[in-house]
Amino acid sequence: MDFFEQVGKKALGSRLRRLSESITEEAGEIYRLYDIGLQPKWFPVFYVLSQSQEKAITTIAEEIGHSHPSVSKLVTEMSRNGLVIEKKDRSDGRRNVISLSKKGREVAVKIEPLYIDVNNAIEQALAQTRNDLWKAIDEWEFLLKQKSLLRRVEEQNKQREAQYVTIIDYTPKYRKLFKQLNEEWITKYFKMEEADHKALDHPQKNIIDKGGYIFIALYKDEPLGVCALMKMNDPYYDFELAKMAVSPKAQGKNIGWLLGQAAINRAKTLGAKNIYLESNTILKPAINLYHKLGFKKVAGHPTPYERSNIQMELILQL
Amino acid sequence: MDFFEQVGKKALGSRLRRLSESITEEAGEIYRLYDIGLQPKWFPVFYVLSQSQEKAITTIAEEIGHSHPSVSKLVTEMSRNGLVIEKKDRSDGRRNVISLSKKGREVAVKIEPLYIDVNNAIEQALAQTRNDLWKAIDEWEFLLKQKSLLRRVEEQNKQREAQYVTIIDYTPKYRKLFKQLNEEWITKYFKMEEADHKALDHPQKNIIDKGGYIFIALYKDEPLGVCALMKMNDPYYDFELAKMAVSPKAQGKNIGWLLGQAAINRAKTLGAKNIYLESNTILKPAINLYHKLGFKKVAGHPTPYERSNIQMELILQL
DNA sequence: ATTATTTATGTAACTGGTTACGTAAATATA
DNA sequence: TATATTTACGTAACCAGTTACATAAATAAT
Repeated sequence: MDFFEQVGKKALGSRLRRLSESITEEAGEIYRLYDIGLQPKWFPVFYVLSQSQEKAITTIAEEIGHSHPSVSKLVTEMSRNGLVIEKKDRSDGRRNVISLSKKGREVAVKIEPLYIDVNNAIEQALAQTRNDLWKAIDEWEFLLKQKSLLRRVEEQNKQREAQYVTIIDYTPKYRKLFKQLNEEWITKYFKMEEADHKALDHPQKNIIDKGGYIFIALYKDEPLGVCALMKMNDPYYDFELAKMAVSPKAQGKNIGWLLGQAAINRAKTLGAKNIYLESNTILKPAINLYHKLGFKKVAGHPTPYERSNIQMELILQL
Repeated sequence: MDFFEQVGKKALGSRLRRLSESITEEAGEIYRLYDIGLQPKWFPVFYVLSQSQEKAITTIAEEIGHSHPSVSKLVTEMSRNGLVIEKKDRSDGRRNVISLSKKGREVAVKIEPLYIDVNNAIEQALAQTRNDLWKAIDEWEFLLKQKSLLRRVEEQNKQREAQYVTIIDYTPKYRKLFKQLNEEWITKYFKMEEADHKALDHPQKNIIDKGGYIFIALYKDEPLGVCALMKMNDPYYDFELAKMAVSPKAQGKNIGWLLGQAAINRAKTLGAKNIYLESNTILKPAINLYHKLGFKKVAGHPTPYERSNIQMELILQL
């Protein structure tokens, strides 16, 4: 059986390459058929030069989408074959300005029928297909410009991983985990502070009993992430989102986002108006996550934490 | 403006390559994202091995469509990285039998989610397009298997060139040309015979006046091909197709075919039943042409020509 | 049984591109 | 005006494949 049929669409890249190779290989024979003294690899450079008076190396490279050393080499070869002329730019001594030689211009005339025939051959073949390859490429280039394949795959990944994640409410058996996961990242970047000990050593008393909540993220039944929604004694903020921690081995599985969502949903359910949080700008992924959750930066709130250098809020009801 | 838009469809090959390159480049990042110790270039080899117990180098090469040295190199690298095990075949000392190592099999398990995500990402992107790239490739590979791009281009070429060719009837001003073009090929492969001189020196008397015809092919108004339809004194054959000659500089422009067609049409118009011809098997393109015109080999006719070692006929009416 | 051919594989050299790096000219900045 | 930065381009080294060639084992032919 054909390899690509077996592998499936994940081999799209290789399959495209195989097709493009078989086509470019034939291109070589076609050039030979028309007896044009032109190597297929020269074609892009040759073509842009035939459409213009003269062009510098980098300009050509940009237009045809090659690197400049590639064009540099091609031009040297073409120059040796008498197809192009190199000359230094008078007003800019760095630029090597290339133009077609007399012979090159003759080739440009001689190649015209080839252009016509190849174009027609491809058009006719395209007309016989139900899915237009040319337009399909158009569409793909557009899609990939909008959102890279990498990001598309990442999204698939997140979506799939999310199936394995369940967010549950705190029970005392997670007390040690709650402390451990938080201590891990706090001591990595900062040091444990008084308020940390208070919340992490006695979550029941200092968070739950005061009207707050703690969420545990289970990844395939293993608890790997935690976060707290702490009741605030503030006329404006109902809750503070805090003590968010995800095990390093579960990073990139979107667990932070799911924990955040769970906390926000709980706050909404309880009719909360605003959520507050504090963080530090060196924790870039965290700040990023808060942004994605909808938090906006605010300034000028007193904080018991030394490490806090940024405050954010999420407005639930106007 | 985008190079490919300007160049048009004749750059289909390069355009495919550009797309495949951008996709395979992203593939590398995707592998990194999933933290699988696998280089993208190893993938095809890895994949076929993961689908089977063990395979020899050439078998793998055939399946994935690479050359065997390529597979040989890839396997060496993968072996150094502990992904595969090489072992000599007991019953055939030449074969190097490859199988996944323990680590390789672990990777095969670890890579599963990547397969799923990439497949889904591509499927979803495909679903957003009007022209299905995957199916379009299918169709193109089918089309190219049926008839290569080269042949398609050749056909376009012939079709276009045919516009420039006109077939006209002999007038005395072509007498020299008629002889010259024929003498050229006859003396190149054989020697001039008595019957040649008769027909070529006095075509009016020996061909036309006897009820035969001579056709001249003009390529862009320049006479570059000739052929004769000679009346035969035979109860079965009405005419003999003979003295077909095309200038070497006009070869490959389908002129022979157009001359032959003109002669056959004339014979048909005149209600002829059968056309006869003689040739030599070393003139392969000629024999080929006669076949394409519909002539079939026949045996056992007397001939005045020494060089004739094959006789053919075209039956016009049963 | 010997010899010729075919097959499986590895090595070397080539191909058409790339990235990395260095240099000189042009331009921006202090 | 001196210095730093940017730009244009060439050279070198690399990359993932290829073709060309050599060798040894297996198979076919004599």
